Amino acid sequence: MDVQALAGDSVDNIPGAPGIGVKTAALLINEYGDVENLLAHAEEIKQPKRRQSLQENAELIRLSRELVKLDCDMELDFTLCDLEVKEPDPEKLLAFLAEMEFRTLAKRIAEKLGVEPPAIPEPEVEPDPEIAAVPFDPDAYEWVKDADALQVWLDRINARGWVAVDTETTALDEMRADLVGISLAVEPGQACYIPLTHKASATDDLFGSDELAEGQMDPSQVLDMLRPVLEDDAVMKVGQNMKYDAKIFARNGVSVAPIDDTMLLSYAMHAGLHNHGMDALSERYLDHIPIPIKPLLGSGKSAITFDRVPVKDAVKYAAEDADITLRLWELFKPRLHREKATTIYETEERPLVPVLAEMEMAGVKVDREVLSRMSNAFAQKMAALEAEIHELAGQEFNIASPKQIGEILFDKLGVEGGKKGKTGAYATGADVLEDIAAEGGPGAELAARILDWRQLAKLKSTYTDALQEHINPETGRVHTSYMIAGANTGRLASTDPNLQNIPVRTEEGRRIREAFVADEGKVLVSLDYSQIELRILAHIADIDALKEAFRQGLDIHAMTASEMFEVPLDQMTPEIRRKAKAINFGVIYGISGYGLARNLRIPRKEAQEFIDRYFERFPGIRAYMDNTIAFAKQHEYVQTLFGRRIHTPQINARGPHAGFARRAAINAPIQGTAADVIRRAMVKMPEAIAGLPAKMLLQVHDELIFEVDEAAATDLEATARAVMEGAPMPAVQLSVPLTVDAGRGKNWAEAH
DNA sequence: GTCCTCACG
DNA sequence: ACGTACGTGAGGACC
Repeated sequence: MDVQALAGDSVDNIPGAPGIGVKTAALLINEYGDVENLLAHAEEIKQPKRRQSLQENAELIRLSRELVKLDCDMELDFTLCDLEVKEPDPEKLLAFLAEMEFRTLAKRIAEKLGVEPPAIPEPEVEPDPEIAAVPFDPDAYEWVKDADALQVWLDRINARGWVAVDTETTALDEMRADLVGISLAVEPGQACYIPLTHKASATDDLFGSDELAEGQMDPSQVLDMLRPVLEDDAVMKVGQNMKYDAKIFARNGVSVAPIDDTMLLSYAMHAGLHNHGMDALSERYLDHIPIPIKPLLGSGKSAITFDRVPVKDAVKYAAEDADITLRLWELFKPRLHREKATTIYETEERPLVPVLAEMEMAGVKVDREVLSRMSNAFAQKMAALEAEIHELAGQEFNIASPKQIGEILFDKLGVEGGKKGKTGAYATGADVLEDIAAEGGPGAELAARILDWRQLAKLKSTYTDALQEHINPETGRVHTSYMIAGANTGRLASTDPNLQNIPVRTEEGRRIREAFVADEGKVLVSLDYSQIELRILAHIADIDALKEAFRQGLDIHAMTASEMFEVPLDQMTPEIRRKAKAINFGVIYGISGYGLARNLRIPRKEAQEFIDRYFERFPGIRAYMDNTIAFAKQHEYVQTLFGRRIHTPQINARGPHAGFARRAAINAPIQGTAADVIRRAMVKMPEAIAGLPAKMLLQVHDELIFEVDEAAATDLEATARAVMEGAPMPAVQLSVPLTVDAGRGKNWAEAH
């Protein structure tokens, strides 16, 4: 994109045309390096309205950038974009910032503009004046160089009974990361950093020396000195994302307990309101933007690891993190109770940390040979398909490019019904290609082959190839990481790699699971909740027919179909059952006529009739939905059976956002309650299976996977099933039974 | 970096 | 008139 293009007659591809919006202006500034350079080029735009709006928005962004001095300018630019203002309107900006409770930013911008700062209501709980009163001073942090200095800190920690801890390492992957240094904080503003393995890197010899920097302590001496405190029941260890630090310490022979976690405190109280990373929390609650890590590490190819950061810089950065963590903890702890989040935090989030840490460190064995063989087979098939596809298309092109596929199908071959999205590109998703393939017209064969190719490309790049990269050379296993505070609903999210989306729905994809194997003499056991979300819906919405069906162990989709379409169960056809199943899921997702129609590929009118009939037969569902929306509108949150709150700040918004917010609000208590159930099962599991030669390895939302000695598999299965089925108790007595299906085998494909 | 696509529950 | 099924993460194209 450049200014010349913007100056052209066609405005079709310009976001925000005919004016030039904040977002486009931000992108252009990025493109042109800085505002001055862009404005110089903007003169060339002939169309006055577009020229003027670009100039104004660029000015607005410049003003904002000057005011906040953010390292990451684009972040602010896009904050401005959220305003969706086409004209720079300081009033709207300030109102938005007020709504988002960006106090400092709003105040500074108001000052600069010479207007009254907007009135922003203070948070429910006043920040502790002592915490707020202590300024952040990077020069006040102590560089701990010897045992005497460290002992002073240990004495202070023991006297206090708590300490904020943060580790600095060489990598984000805890299983490959080496410990570089440790920071501690005991009071706001009072923090230290203990450097351990920083390299002595002269500026002109950045990567040359492996010599250690001066003024550091011996790692094992420090760990030996810290161990009594880190393992002391009477000393609370506070961290931000403690699972990370706990794993680092565990790999260094120290088991940290008890722990508190500021990220999880924030998540328990405020899921759905904002994210829970330290930078966001610090800015929000402490009015302080932490020292960014980027300038210290660099980025891209020239990025360095933390052990190459000069110690004097590391002290300021690392100690500040511990300082911030401690301040956040002192703010959050008393607030937890008022936000009614104590139970969720204490029974689910906090106890989950050591459980997940164990699972992640255990990892799952993956057979590289199996993946490698499959990868080669996929490559061969793809090559054959590629030739076929180019032949059908009459030209060579990049099959991985949706844009090129769209042009060939719709422009070159003249397939009807091509739809362009908001970026002006044809949609070529699987649903579109499936329709074209089914039509049998021009391009049908091509679309079908592209679908085949895409499936293989996905399996190869995301699974057979990428998974091999994740096999830890030391353990021969794959160690995923679970984000506890990732999903608003209470679900976990698996990353690096994501082991919660390993293929299963197609035969070809399912074979990837053959590469996930049990160690010698062991088997994998998989246990999954049957229909947990529908059971929870039946309970929450109190639907007698559904509850009774679950109690009798009936086929719930067939039962729904029978009820809705008045077909006796013994005359049920797969087609009718399929429709009922889609409706059942639709209900969980906050059904809409449009969505159901798209899913079932039926006319919208018909879909709406299904929904109407469903509500007629199950009026309790309608009531649940209405009540949930009403509750959400009043409180701006919804909650699960266990009291987990999921905030829904958009629920009272108008416009297209409203629909999303409503459906999410309907779904959240159901999905969230299911998430609570399995979280509770996971928390109880270690003690229950302690006597068995078994390890819990993976969680996939409604499924737990264990690795167990062959001889103990039956025991493990019974024990784990009992824990899972009884997980809601005693907090919640469900009016439907939870049932758990189990399987076992030498690999995940067999076990599932 | 963003968009599109697609894998899972 | 318009266009949404809920919740996620990752890879590749493209700018």
